[in-house]
Amino acid sequence: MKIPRHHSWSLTVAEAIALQEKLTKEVITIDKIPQPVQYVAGVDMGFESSGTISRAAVAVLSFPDLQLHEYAIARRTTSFPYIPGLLSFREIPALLDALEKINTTPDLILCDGQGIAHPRRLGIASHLGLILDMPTIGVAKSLLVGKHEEVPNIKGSWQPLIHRQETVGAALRTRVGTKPVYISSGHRVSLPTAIDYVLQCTPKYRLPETTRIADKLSKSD
DNA sequence: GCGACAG
DNA sequence: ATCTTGTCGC
Repeated sequence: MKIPRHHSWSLTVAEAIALQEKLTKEVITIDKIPQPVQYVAGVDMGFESSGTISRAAVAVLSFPDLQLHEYAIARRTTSFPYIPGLLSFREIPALLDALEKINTTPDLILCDGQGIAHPRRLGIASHLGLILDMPTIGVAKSLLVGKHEEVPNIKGSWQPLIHRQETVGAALRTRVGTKPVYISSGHRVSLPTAIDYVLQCTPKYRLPETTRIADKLSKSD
């Protein structure tokens, strides 16, 4: 697929934060998803050689049967450090390399990390969604910002994730007996819809099949 | 100033 | 994220 929008990735920390503050105004948190959804993609990252090499993986699954339809892997030199709040500047460049190789344009993308549940409401899922002008959802394994009440130990139950008096996402129980995952709108997807799709993509394990497959791909040669 | 802190 | 053996549980 083609990437419709670009911007520099060689930025200072101050420039990156300024760019986030500019881009966050463009994020859409209402549903603008092509229907019907036939393909859902998962993206994930891996690192080699002490982190100097980034490995991006994209897995496109059919929906709702969740069968691997197509995948791509890309490797490139890591050019930005891991800084909480600036994850997208470290991971998106390689992800775009992998996405460019994909022939099947997905209808929805599930990202590893936060969407708007972010200090400036521009986590990696939102940032990627804006660059691709595509619906994205943030699925994080741990918290970056916000607080929530205890989530009942029942699959599908959730609690709103609150940050500065605002609901920025949800702590969702995708499997009994495991820690909840943190869901938030990336771009062009509302929170209720995001929760719905994440559950539909998570038939058995704690994480969605999309990210589980992308994760394996980002680790195997 | 002191903690917290996606992957 | 990555470095790593065994171990608890279904």
